[in-house]
Amino acid sequence: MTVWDRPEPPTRPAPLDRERIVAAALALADEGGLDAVSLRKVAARLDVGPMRLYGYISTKEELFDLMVDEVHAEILPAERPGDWREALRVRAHRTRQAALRHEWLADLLGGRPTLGPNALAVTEATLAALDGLADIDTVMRAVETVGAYTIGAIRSEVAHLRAERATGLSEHDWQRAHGPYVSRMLATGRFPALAKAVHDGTDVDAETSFTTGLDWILDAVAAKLM
Amino acid sequence: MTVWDRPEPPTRPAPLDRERIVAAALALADEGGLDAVSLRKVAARLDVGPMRLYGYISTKEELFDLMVDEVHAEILPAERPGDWREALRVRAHRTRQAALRHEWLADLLGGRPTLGPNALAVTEATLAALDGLADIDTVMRAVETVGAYTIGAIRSEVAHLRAERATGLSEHDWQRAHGPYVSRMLATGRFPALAKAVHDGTDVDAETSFTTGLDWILDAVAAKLM
DNA sequence: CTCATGTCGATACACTGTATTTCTGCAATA
DNA sequence: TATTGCAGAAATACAGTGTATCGACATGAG
Repeated sequence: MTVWDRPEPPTRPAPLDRERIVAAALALADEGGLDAVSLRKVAARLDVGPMRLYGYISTKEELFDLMVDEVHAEILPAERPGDWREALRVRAHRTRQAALRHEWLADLLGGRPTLGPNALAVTEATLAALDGLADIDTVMRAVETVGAYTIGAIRSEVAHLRAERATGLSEHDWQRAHGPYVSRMLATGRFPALAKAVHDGTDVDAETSFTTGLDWILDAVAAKLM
Repeated sequence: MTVWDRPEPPTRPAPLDRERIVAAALALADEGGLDAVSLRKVAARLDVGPMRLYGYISTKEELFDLMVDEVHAEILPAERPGDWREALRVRAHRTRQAALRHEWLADLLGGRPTLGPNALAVTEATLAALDGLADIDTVMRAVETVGAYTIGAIRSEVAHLRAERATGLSEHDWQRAHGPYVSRMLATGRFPALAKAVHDGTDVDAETSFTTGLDWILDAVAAKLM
């Protein structure tokens, strides 16, 4: 009888807590999108009955809130940014990167107020970088405006990305990618400006698109802040 | 025996079509939000078995797409706008108004590419108003940037609005409205800039907030277009 | 009149979030 | 030590979901 014969102790399951639950849900969402996250599947992944979760979470929405806040830990920048513009830009870019790592984030962003500790920390860091540059109301407006753009742009980008993935992989020509329907629509002649735009426009990659729009907005903010 | 005694003919149910289905779904959503829309309830409202719907719609997502496009009919401005700035502003404001009439729109906006005829018409009108002001790529960037801001701002506004409605009606003080949790968080001293902002900031109403941010962005766009 | 076709309804399935009830193992008391 | 009480976990239950499948039926053709 060697050690190898001795059966493992029954590996008492690690005690359950919010962190483990959120981690499991996050993994599920990363693998299969938001609607791969069901309380039953989360529980199964933790070798636990579904009802156990309700000791730590009171509703599925709450779980989503926790997931969103968890990701905000990745968004919080590592080091203090140089100036206000850098701070706003970094926040936007890190949010976008997080959403590309966790596409489901795009579905949740802006859907409910994000008041978790990590989200608050991100806001705090941003506000701190703008502190004193103008009256508080202006500063708030700046932060919120950039935030709104960020959310909207990310949502659109992810939506576009998914559509591309669904319709033949990465035919990156807009018209053909969205199938014959759009082509037919444009061919009707009812949308001349749109048709011209689709035909003559160069398709720039998503990142520069995001960055360009962001820079415009930062320019606008700069004009108001000083 | 008068006409009043004569029983109504059995009012053969109006023939089913996409329009009627979408209208029913829209009504349901207006009354009870997006998750009051189930295929069974939509069907019930039309006095029809649930499976009938699949003759006109192939999935629930498709129904949502149709709903979104339907609302875009309300967004399409009645008359041709004066100049490009007016065009962009009007599109943003009409979108916001539509989202306030149909709050569920906030949940769907930007979630998937909107390619329905009405949505295309809105885009067409916008592009037409900007035609020739700059090269097409710049024009596109302008439209998309404003669009991204609009989506993000609307989402945040509706999220805020719902939260306010959930936590004691319309205590319009941010801190108290979000319950003791946020107060406690701010009291920890870990978020001094945020605390100051909450404390010293005047709370402006949502509409001017939206308008201000929009104007900033339009200024930025103006600088790039000319 | 019979038969085929195609539409409509009912039924069925796998799954969801969550409430409620049942069980189980440990603590403290008698 | 034996018994009881109780907390925490598990199982079951319920009302609903989106959608596939199958059986009936009505209508048109031969």
